[in-house]
Amino acid sequence: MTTKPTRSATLKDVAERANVSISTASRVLSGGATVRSRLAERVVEAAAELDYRPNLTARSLRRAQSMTFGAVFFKMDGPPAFHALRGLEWEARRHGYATVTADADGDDDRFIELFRRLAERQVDVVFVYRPPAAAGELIEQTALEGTPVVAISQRPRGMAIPLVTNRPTESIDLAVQRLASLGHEHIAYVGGAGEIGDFRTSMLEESTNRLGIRFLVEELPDEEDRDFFRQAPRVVERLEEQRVTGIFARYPYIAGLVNGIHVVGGRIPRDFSVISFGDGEWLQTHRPQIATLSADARLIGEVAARVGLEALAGSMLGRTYQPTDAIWVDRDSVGPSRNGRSRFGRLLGG
Amino acid sequence: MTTKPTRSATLKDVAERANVSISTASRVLSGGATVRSRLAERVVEAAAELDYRPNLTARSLRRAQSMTFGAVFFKMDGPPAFHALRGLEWEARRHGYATVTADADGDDDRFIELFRRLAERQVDVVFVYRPPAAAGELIEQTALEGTPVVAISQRPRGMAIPLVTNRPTESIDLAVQRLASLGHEHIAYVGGAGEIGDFRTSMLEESTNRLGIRFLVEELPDEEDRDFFRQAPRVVERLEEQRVTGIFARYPYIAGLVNGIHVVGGRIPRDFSVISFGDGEWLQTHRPQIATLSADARLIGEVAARVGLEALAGSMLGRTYQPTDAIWVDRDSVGPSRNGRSRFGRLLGG
DNA sequence: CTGAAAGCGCTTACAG
DNA sequence: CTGAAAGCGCTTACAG
Repeated sequence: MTTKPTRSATLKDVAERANVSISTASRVLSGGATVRSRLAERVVEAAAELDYRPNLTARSLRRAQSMTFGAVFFKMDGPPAFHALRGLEWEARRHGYATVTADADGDDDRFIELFRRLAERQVDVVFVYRPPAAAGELIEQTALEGTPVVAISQRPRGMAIPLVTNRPTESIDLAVQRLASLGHEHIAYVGGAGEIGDFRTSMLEESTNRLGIRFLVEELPDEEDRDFFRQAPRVVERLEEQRVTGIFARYPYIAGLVNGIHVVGGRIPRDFSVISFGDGEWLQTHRPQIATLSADARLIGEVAARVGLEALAGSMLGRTYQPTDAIWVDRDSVGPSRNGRSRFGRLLGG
Repeated sequence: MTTKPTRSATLKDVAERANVSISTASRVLSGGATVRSRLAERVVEAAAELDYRPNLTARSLRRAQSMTFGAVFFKMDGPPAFHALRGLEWEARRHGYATVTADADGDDDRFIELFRRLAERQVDVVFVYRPPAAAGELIEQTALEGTPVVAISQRPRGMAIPLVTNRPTESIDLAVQRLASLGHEHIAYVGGAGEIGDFRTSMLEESTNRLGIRFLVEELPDEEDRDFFRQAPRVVERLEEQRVTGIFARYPYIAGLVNGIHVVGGRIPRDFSVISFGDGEWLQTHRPQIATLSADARLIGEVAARVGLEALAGSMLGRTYQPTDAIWVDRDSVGPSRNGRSRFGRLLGG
């Protein structure tokens, strides 16, 4: 009682069984059959009986569209990225699109290669999550040649493709104000080279300027960035030398940072107040719980899908979509500054 | 100075420019051209000049294979799953395969629907990560009809498809012995319904039996499972009532569990020793650091890809592949049992 | 409303 | 070694 390795039913089979032409079968099953005589019923029946599933490849070839999205991640490194992908996939599927994923794991060259391969696959839209500046030319060329490209979360300066991200402005302000009120005078943003031009850092800069707080960007050299969890203690020491007491970083860096602080014998928030861009369960599990600027990453993915669909219709250059506000979630990782006084009791700095 | 929205070059274009037939162009560019006269050079040149990229859709249709893998995740919920996917994608790409992903987010019905849609897309192999028992029939039917299906991490009893996972035996033994030596007499495995038939629990059962330790499985009802982070305190209380002092759970449950222990006022390892199936940075960031049975999830994904490729050649029923041993990583979350004495000083239980 | 036919871009026997 | 031709499974003008 074995099932024979059946060649699956084709449109032709259905047509024959229903005694109609292939065209008619096709129209009933996929085209908007104008009106449905009893022929239509027969076709539907036959299709059901044969367990007919349209060959999507053939359809793609004919229609010159694959009903597939491509998504290239610069780095799939935490809940924000995952949730954005989930949202994207979900919304895509709602519109009949499948999503092909690839992850460059933080490597510029690999990102470029993956992007190229995906674009070759006749995906209808390609989404790039935090694309590196190095991919700019390729991306723009692809967009010009007619395949829409949509950036998620971040877009290097000058790249003329739409961006979908959150609106962090107010939450950043609130966080900085909170730090200010607790006496912090030196705060830093820690992140990889790719993030530095980002509008998040500009906003931090603005906010801190306004309040007369020193703000510095700790740009991780590549080796440190790619092995951050282990390199973090070193980074923490550098921050301490610079009298930094408040640290911002994207979620993927928080585990390393917090562990780094532990490793060098520091305590949160006594020695450092820590704030994450992006939320996750572990931020609440850790004691003290870690404050965050949290946004609905999933929604961002969903909106990205919709923007991609629109872009498919008409070109839309470098618009920026911010469908959701980041919110400031104060938690115990934020506390009074030790104000330049080291935990060894001596005053640091020049 | 705009680029015209070019129709991209086709094989015919290349052939014309090289002054050869389409067949020849095709053979040079993709078939194994037997020998290469100067025609071949001309073709290659023409292809380069026109920036020719083969239309993979057309090729798929013709060759009746899509060079695409499908991967359906029951739940994409932590580093083990992500790393397995990375490994799968990576190895797939090495062999010229793209990977289409979908995530059921813990929902049986959604899993089934996603699986079905993916299978319709003419993917050459479909990978299922921790497939629910409910999908068993569909999966087996698909496999019978000729599309290989490979399970990763876990396979419900009786499902006759290959499984790729780690070999946890020895690490489980070591962990249980460690707990025994610390005086633990009641230990539990916490997990969703889908995990219970799993060989991990059977092995825990064996190990504990051998050492005369009480072992119980705390099977989470669906509502608790799907909202575990918030439900965890309740679960922890149940465990306490049952005098459990040692807890095993897969990585995705650890954040909730640990937070739950905190929330009910418990301490690790004083009140509970905690051990995670699967490692992740946060396990080391948390204080105390959390012990784990850790395996190379990425390798598992890579091997899964290879198994899929083999399955494409010949059928291979229900073989089990365990390319890597899980290792026991002892950390501070494991400590002496409080031996049935509650943290309130009274003796618990009947 | 329905059917015969052309064609999407490729590959691959089949002759030569 | 090379070319003309058929065909993968579908969709879609084009006639009727």
